[in-house]
Amino acid sequence: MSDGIGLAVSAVIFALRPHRESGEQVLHLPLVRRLRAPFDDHWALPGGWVDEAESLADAAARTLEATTSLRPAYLEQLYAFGEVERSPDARVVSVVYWALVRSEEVARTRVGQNVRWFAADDLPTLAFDHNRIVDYALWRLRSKVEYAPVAQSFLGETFTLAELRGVYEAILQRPLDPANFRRQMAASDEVEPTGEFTTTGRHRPAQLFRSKAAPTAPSPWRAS
Amino acid sequence: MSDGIGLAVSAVIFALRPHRESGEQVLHLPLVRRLRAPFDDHWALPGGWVDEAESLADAAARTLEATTSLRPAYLEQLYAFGEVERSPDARVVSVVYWALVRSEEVARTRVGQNVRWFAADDLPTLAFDHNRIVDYALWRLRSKVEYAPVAQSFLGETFTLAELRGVYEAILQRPLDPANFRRQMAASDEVEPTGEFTTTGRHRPAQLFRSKAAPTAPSPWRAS
DNA sequence: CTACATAGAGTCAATATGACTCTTATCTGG
DNA sequence: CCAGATAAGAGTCATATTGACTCTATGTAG
Repeated sequence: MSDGIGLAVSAVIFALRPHRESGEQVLHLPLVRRLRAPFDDHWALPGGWVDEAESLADAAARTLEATTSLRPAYLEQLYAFGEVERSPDARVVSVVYWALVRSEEVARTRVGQNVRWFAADDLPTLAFDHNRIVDYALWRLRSKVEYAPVAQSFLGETFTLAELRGVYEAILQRPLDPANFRRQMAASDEVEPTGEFTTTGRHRPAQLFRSKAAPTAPSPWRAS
Repeated sequence: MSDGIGLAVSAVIFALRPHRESGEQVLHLPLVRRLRAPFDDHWALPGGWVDEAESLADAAARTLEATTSLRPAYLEQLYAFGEVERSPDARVVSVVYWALVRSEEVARTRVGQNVRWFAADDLPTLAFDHNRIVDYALWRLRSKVEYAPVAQSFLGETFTLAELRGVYEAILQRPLDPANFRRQMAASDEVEPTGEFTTTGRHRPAQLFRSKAAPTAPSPWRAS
C-alpha cells in the first residue's frame, strides 16, 4: 500500500443567521478553535480522522456532530484536498464535505468557548488551507443553488415563498423579484403548495409550501 | 491518526475512437487487466497507490501514464469513493479523476495484452465498484460538456466546427443542428477563428478554429 | 373606515432556442 | 467543361424563457 498519509474529513457547514448589526440573514459557518500545534489557537473547519470502519460520509457526519453537535439537513462531498504541503510536518489528505443546517437546528445548539459562528464573508485567517476550502464551498453553494433544490434545506418542513426567496437572496447576495421568483418556483416542480396558510403577523396570509423532490444526493448515487 | 486505510487514485480516461462496426466516433476508455486477487483477471480502471511525496493530481497523472502511457489533455477530480466494503479484506479509499485525451495521443499509444480500449457504453463487469464509477464519470462528462468548454480537449490545436460538433454529438449521443451549433459557438466565446482554412477533401473548405479560454481547472483553483 | 404592506396574478419587451431555408464553394463523375 | 452532390456558412421565423414592471386582493394597525 502507500501510507504515512493521514486521511481526514472536514466539513464546511452553512447556516443562515441574522447579521449582528444589519439584522439581515447572512451565511454563517461554525469554526473550531485548535488547541494544539500546528496552527495552535487558530480557527479551523470541524473535522477529524476517518475511522477504519466507517465510510467517508459517515465520518463527516460523525466528526461534525462530535465537534459542533449539529445535524445537517443536507450533506455532500465537496472535494478531496491532497497537496503535499497542506499541513506542516505531516502528510494529510482531507476529504471535505459541505453541509446545510436548518435555522431551528442552529438555535437548538449550544456552542462553547471553542466553537463559534462566523459570517462566511468575513472570516479570520484559518488553519491550514481552510480559507481556500471555504471559498470553494461558497462558490459551489452559490452555483448549485441556481440549478438544484438545495435552498429548502435551510428551512423547515413547510415555508412560505417569501421565506424561500429570502434564503436565495441571502445566498446570492442580491434581491430577487418576488413575482418572477414565484413564477419560476411554480414552473420548477421543486415545491408544492400545502393547503395551509400562515396565520400571519400583520399582512395577507401566505400559503405554505413544502419541497417536492427531496434534495437529491450527491449523484454518484443517482447512477445506481 | 487513522490508518489501516489504503489511499489510492484511479482515472476514468475518455477518448473518441471509431466504433468497430458502425465506424462512428464513440466514447472509449482504457481498462487494465488485474493480475492478482481480489478480482484477479477482471478489468479495472487504471490507478495505483498515492505516494507520500506527491499530490493527488500528480498521483493520478503518474499512475495513468505508468499503466497506459497516456497523457491527458484535461484532468479533473471526479469524486472520492470511500464506502467501507468497496474492496474485500482491505479498506481502500479511492480518489478518482476523469480525463480526456486527444485522438492523436490515442494513436501514439501502444496498448498491450493487459490494457485495452472498451466502448464506454458497453463494458464488461469490472473489478470493485468501477462500473458505478464509470457511470458517474459519464454522467459528469455529459453534464459538463453542456456548460463548460471541455469538448475541445478531444481535438488538436485547431479544428473545424464540424469536427467540434462531431465531438459533442458523440458525447451527447444525439445529432446537433449544424447552423445552430455554429451560432452558439460564435456567441459563446469559447473558440476563435484562425484565418486558415482546410485544404479540404471534397467539399467547400471550412475555417479552422482554436479554443480561446483554456479549459479551466477544476475550480478549487478558480477561487485562489 | 382608512392607510399600509405583503400575497399573488398578469403584461410586455428583449433574448435564447429549435427547426428550417437559402446561398456559396469545392470535389467528382460524365 | 458541365451537372450533380455535399458540406460551409448566413439568414428567417415561431416559440419559450427572463427581467422589469403593473395591478388587484387580503390581511393588520390605527
